[in-house]
Amino acid sequence: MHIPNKTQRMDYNHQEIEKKWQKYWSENKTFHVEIDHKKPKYYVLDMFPYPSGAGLHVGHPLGYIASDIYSRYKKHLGFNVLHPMGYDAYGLPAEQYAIQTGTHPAVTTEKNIKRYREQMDRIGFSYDWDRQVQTCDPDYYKWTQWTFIQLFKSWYNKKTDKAEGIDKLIELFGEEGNGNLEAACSQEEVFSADEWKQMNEKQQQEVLMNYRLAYLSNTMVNWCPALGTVLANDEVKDGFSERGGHPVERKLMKQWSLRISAYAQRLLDGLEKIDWFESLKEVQRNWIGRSEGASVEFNLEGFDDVIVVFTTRPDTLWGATFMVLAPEHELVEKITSEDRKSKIGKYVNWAKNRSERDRISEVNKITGEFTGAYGINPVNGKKIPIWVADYVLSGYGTGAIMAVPAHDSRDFKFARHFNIPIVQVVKKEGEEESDPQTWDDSYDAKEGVMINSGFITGMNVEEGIKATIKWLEENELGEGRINYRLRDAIFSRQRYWGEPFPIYYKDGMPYPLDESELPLRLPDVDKYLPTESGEPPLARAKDWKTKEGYPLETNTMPGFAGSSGYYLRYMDPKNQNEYFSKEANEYWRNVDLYLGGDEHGTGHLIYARFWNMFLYDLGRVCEEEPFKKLINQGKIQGRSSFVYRLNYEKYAEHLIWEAIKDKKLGVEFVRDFKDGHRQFDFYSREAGLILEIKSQKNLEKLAHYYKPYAREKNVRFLFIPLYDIKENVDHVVNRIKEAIKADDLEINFEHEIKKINPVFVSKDVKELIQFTTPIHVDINLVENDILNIEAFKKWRPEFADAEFIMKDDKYVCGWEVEKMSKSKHNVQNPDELIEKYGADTFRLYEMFLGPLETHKPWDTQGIEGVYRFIRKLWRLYFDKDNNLNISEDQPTKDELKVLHKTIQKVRNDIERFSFNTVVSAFMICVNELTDLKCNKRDILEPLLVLLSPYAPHTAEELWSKLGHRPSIAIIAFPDYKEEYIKENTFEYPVSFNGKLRFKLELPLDISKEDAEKAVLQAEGAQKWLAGKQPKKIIFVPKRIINVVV
RNA sequence: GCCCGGAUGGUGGAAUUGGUAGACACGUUGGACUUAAAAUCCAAUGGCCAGCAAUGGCCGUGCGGGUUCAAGUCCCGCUCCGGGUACCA
Repeated sequence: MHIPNKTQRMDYNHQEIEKKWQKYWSENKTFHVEIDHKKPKYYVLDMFPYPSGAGLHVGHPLGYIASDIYSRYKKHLGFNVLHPMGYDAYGLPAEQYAIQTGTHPAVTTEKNIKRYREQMDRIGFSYDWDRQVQTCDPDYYKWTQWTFIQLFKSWYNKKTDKAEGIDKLIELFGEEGNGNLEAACSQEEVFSADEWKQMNEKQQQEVLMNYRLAYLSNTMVNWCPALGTVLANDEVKDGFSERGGHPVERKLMKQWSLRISAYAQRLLDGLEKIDWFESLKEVQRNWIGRSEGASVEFNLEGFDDVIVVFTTRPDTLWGATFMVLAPEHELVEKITSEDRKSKIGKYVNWAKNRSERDRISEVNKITGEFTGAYGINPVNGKKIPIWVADYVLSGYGTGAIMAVPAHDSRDFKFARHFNIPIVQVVKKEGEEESDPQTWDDSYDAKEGVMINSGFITGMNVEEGIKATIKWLEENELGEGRINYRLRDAIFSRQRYWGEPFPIYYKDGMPYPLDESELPLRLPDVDKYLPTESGEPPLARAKDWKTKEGYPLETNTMPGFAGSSGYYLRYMDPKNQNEYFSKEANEYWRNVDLYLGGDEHGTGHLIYARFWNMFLYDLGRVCEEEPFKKLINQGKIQGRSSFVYRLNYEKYAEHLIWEAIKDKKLGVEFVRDFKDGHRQFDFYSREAGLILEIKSQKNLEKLAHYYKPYAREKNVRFLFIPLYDIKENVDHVVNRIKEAIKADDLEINFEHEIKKINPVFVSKDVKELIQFTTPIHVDINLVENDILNIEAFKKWRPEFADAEFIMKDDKYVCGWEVEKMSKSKHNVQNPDELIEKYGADTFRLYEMFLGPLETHKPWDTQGIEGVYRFIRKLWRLYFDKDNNLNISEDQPTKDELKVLHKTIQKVRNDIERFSFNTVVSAFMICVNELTDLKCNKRDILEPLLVLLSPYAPHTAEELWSKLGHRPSIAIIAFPDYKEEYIKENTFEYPVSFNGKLRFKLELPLDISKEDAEKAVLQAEGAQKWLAGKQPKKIIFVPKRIINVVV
């Protein structure tokens, strides 16, 4: 019978405490926040989670815990902290599930959100849940649609370097046409005011479309037939969809795009103003991909057309020996000579239909065709051939290049492959010109001296570039130009579960809905699939048209639409009249600290900055950059456990071989004997005997098969069932002995079929591990790398009769760090841990694991240490009968020193987001206070405030036990006092020639001379001086003393 | 290929500006308490060598060089691992 006794009673009851305080915070709205002009604001934001069906695993809350600690800390410092949470609720998984089951994605999403919320609530976050937003809520997406309309009604004026209303552009067109305009656009034709006025409405709309920041155009897209949708570049991985892994092909389609390229330079410049990791800024810089160079016009022989190329190296023009057009280039067909038409046609067709995947896997394959046409090199009038090749991309620059094989590795390879001349135009300083025919690779010289280059010969590269651009501009053959890699963002998805576009079509042209009609609600459909004619799911909706009967847009917006401006809506989430009020925006301004994963570096973090800059141009937001400081939290990886399943056939062969090798049975055997395509386990020529080890099932088949072979070759077979070896190896060896002696042995097979139970070998049984296959085992069945055998047998029916080979009665599992995933059985779910150890322990442990930003493996074992710490802390406040035991006495010097040392460390480390070392500091503090047997109120009270951001439930509970009301969350963070920490002496490490030899305690204010004297007189010094005079003594106050002998 | 990040005990990690390498914790081993277990507490714990012992010595932060009185930290050259990106003219 189980008799509970006193010592078994729970002293620290986390389950009760945590429930109590979570309820308290929620009922008292402790973390509800409103604009308060008396307090400074601080905005802490976590990246919007997509609520997946699997719920949270221990990796997800890492960033949330860190941001929660920081938020609570800032609140203790007196800031008015905005710390909201919401959901990026549109997403493919819910839609995919809808397609499969017919469940409306809203239902699935709602369910998942509920689960997320429950899990988050149990961790004790200080979110202001009154501000929660979710992207699929019409009250929210109304403003996503609203922003889209503003984008549609805007164009980018390069002269003012900002977005302006399209009305102003229409006015300008009426006054002076587009000749004087500097705009970010896709308009090529120049027209006058009169020409503009003569256009009909449709024509005018078509022109305007080339200027709008949200525009419709034919775009080469990543079309995924299996999903029936277009994917963004970052949703495609190696030619397959990132979600689902379906093949993706290139296709020309009419799509909405956002003219984000207009903001390329501002997005680049803005990086200088924000406090992000340099590496992340670098990722964005690369993505924006600014390159400076020149556009150069090449005339064509026999045509009036001009081919414009972009080059970063105009100085190498004299080395341009051919040109290359992208297969999609508009002039390809026109300039191809008659005799080459079929070849070029074939090539272009092949290249266009090549999937992204083929291109990637065949990067090094050089392909191309000569068009038969020639361009004229503008600097020297030389005729150079024009080729078509798919290494030139239609989407970058002008889709045409001048090729300088001597100084560009791709051009070099191409020229070599097709035997095109190579001319050197740059040489290294101090080196001589050499014959490019002898080169192995191009000389991609960013520095050097120009040669063979007309009037720039002798200049260095930098001067050459400048001089060439100047010459091109003077002769109207080109101009200096800056190019960006950043492409406009495709904004259409052929999907159901997304924001509908607030757009209708009249005469085939798109028009925005009136703002009063927003939100345009997502309609119901009978199926979540494209229509038979290939239209998006919204085409299935009944009456999908305006009041006037105009058809509405059937595409929906992509995932990043809703997440690009959510941080703004949090400022004023319930506002029915506008996105957010001016007052709210001017108070909260932008996000002070943004926490999230680094996978958003080129997606969300660029789109959101663009979105914000646009609203800034409109005058709606007061800060140009949305996220002042950003930290990427590292991923928590899984720690997989393995059991080792014995490959019995391998092992049995090994056992038999050990018994028969080296003539142990009197005759020579060979292993893995081959005869033609046949292979046998063991063969003895002497005995004319073949041994085969097999499972019963296979033996039956083989017996039949080998009979003719045995007769033909005059050999005998002995078939050995695995089961027999497992039962008794000696018996089997005896049978082999008999078989060797016997002269006439029929193919021997007569066994009832017996099942062999799976056998698992403990990792420390080293001699057997080589015969095993590792299998992932559920980490919940393993504790401290020791397998729970009973639980393992129940885990899967096929393991019910498993047998184990162990040492010391323990089954030791192996482990490896891998991605956390269901299939690897290494997913750790926070709920179980919180149940067992409590949210405070969980929070502390997630932080204790290591630096926030590094990737680190999850190891449940270590959580015990943090749990012990919390209970040890608890015991500072209570006696062994769990009665509060607090002394009102004055603290001692030592106690004050421990406290203030901790305050200093905790404050310091949190400011540099070093949460793991803060937890260590708490442990050291509690260890030291325990050693001092300290129970003084003046020490233990401030300690709780320090701890409260990290372990808020425990801190609240103890705070209230100490007699305080209400919440500890608003108590001022303690300051440390230098006087308590200050020491009078320091124990100097004394080294000789850099090697630590002994320690010496000296007063802090000692002079250099006195210190030197003290060292030389010190007890240990003589030994190391060995009678010699020291050459030099280095004395670094409060650090070290080093004697050089 | 290019760009970025990293490598410290059996494990996670600490060492903030070059100044006592391995804090704190896990694990392991031994001990105390207990009928027993759990919990708790105490001690040891980078490697090698010498010694009965206290103790002492040598080596040691991926590898090879360098700068310095002093290097995990700075410089040069590599190796390996992780991530991003991909014909960007």
